[in-house]
Amino acid sequence: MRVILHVDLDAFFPSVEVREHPELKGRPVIVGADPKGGKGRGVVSSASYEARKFGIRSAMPISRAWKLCPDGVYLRPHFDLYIPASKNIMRILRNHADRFEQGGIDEAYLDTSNQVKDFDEAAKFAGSLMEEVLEKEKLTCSIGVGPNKMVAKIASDYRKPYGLTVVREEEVRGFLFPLDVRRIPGVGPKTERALKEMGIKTISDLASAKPETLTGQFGVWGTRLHQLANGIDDREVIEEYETKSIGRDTTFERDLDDEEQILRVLDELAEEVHADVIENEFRFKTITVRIRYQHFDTHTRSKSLLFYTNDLDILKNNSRRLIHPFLRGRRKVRLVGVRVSGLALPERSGGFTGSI
DNA sequence: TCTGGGGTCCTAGGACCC
DNA sequence: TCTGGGGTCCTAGGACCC
Repeated sequence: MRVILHVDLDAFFPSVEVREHPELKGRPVIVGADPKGGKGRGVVSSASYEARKFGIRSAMPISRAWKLCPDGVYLRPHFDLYIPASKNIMRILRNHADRFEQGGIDEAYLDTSNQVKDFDEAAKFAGSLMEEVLEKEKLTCSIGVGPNKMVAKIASDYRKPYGLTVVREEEVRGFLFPLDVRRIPGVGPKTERALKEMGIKTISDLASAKPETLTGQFGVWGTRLHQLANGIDDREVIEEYETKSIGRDTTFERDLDDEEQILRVLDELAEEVHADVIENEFRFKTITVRIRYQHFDTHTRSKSLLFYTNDLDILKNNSRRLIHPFLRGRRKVRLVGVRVSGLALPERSGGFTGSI
């Protein structure tokens, strides 16, 4: 039987800010876009627990957060602080696991099946990890322990902050069934609404739904949903090394209709993507541009080259060419972006590459 | 209320190849 | 007049996650 841990750092960005600026302790700290007195365009990246008391949540428009809590401490993200903190913590966690999988800047899975003999031992182990992270990095995390990744993940979110939740094999259904379907990773607003229309609200409802009905509605995802609701998840904990794509996009402060101005920004984004490509010694094959108009309708256009390259001019010229048809109508543009994919390292690109 | 920026994965049609 | 079956790549869009 497997013993999987999911470690989730508590309100990571605000917690790092408070660690660096202790005078902020106890205050509602909101990391995200500039609220600009309620006129800001971005969203909340992460809110401290004090800020959450005002109803502020991740991904909420920053303008709405401002209305809920005008006296909060609003900060722009400082990745130069978060990335080292994350790396230090991930190193600690990796050292304690047979198998380790980072799931973002602030969370990770550990397979500890070979290190503990049962869930009681796993609970002690998880507790000592929480202490070690707190002692060495002065940050709290919450941990979920379960027989698979999904249960561990839902459990890590069950008691926060600095919470430990252990769900034994025989407790899985009792733990999952009362919860809302939205707690299942992969069920977002769309799936939630579709399920609600089928009369399915809790994981219990989902678990007892006919698999054929779910498959009919959602395809293979429906089959998967039924398994997850019944606590079945065979995914392994595996560290992934491969980057699949590199991109940059930006939302303008004001929607733009000036073609020259938009193309200048597109060039800058291409330069940033290119710098990232060079730094990682990648070559790329596919270029994708993205455009979002004033009212949020979004389009992508992509082009796969006949060769791998790392050439900036090729990237810029293709990006301009791909976006060009979208700028003819003089519609107001909210966002543009550039992304490269089909990445290869030089020695694996088959010796058939573009210039440089 | 009005929606960031970094990504991953999936689907589906069409081209193309054997 | 009726037109396979499998596999892979390309392209566009969409859902979702942190």
